[in-house]
Amino acid sequence: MKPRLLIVEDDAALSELLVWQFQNAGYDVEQTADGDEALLLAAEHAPDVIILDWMIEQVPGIEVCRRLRRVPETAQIPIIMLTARSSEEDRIRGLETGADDYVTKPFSPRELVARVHALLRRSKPAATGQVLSFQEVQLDPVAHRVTSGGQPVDMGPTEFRLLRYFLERPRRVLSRAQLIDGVWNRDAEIDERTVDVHVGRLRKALKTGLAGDPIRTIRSEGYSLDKK
Amino acid sequence: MKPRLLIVEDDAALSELLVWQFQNAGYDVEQTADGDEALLLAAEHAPDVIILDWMIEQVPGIEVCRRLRRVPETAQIPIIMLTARSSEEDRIRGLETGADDYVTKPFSPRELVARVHALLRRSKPAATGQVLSFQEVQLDPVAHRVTSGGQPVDMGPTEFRLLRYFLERPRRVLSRAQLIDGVWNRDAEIDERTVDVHVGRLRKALKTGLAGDPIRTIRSEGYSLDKK
DNA sequence: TGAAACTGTCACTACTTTGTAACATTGACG
DNA sequence: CGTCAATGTTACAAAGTAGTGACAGTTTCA
Repeated sequence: MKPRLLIVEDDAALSELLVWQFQNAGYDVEQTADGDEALLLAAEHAPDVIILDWMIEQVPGIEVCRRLRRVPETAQIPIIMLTARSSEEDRIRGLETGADDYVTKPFSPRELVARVHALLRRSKPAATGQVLSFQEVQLDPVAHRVTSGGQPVDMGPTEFRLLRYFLERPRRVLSRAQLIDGVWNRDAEIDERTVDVHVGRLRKALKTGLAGDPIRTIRSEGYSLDKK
Repeated sequence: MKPRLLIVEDDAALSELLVWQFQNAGYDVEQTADGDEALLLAAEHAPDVIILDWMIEQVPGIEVCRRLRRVPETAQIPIIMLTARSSEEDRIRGLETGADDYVTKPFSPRELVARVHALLRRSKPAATGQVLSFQEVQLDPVAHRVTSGGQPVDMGPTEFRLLRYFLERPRRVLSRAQLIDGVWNRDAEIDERTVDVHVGRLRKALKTGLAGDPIRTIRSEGYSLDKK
């Protein structure tokens, strides 16, 4: 899923440039020139990063920053302040108010993209890899969560391990013996047919999220995570 | 507890200035001019932030950065790169290599302090006296106060530490062993089931404030601060 | 010093998960 | 089409896991 970005900037030319840059860099971008609207958009769309001009119409950017920090829903969202001012005082005030970074105009749009990326890497590790996925199915080992087509999915511990094992080896036929070896404890003495039951349970669990069944049965061989 | 800082800089005058500045700002500062020693110190003392000069003797800073990122113990430590170079290319390369911020010489020491502070606020909020929050739950480490949905909440010391530990690592599965390690004294010999009891007490305490229980039980794994 | 609060275990209960067997369905092949 | 092995599905007893109240020992604080 694309990371979401909110740009709050009232210089139309600059704003357009930034929107274009970030869309090219693979972001889902929203944009406004108005401080109050920014607060609404931030609360509603839950962006992953906010780029905020210090001087926008009506409300000063720093005030927007302060208000964002005060509301629990938006308090954690990283903010990059953008400004023509370059006095040390301003920079420090911006950073102490809750901005995560502070970039002085004129700046390189590519550097800004790199800074956003660096912030994102820290605040949203999931967005920088880690999550295993195959088609509509996603598994986050850190949060121990599975979604299928965006829908959260519930399953037992064994089905979770089984799915992770599949996701780590997509498009490969895995024999029942291999699955027992990888999913159960080393020395577990498990009947091969038991695998069938757990695959069935996993299928049933994943079905709650969407239509397609991502597990293919290969007759007399085993199973494989694969599209039909 | 003071936040720990590691400064890697081979310009003696600058280094001394920085050490002085940060000690005054309440940091526990370590310093080295050597890249290899930096790696050792980072692994050993687990600083909360590293300030790294791009050009130090022998090893280029960017290589140090890369190596820090490769080792699990140091991979998560925020890094600020310091440099005389100012070409856009260099800056972007620095940021993409894993630096969290990139400051060009000459810079204002006070701004650097502010930037370190901003980084710390994100990576180790409790160290800056920041109010930790997740959803409706807020914890003020300075005032030693917890509110849930605005309502003040009462709990024992262990539950407080437990909640703080959760709040510093939201949305992550924490095993009972991890929780014992982080919440109790290092060498405490605590039965794993005791964690359950304290989680239960924490839940009960938080319930007085609002409806939703922010702690998710992950069967056979542990617990996680997370929405259901 | 005494009451109140806190801590770590235990025992018990309620609930979930697990592996197997039994039965139903499917598909390849002659 | 009929057969049979392989797979899908369901039911169930046994085992495992987490929530909780009680409790004794300890600490805290007035």
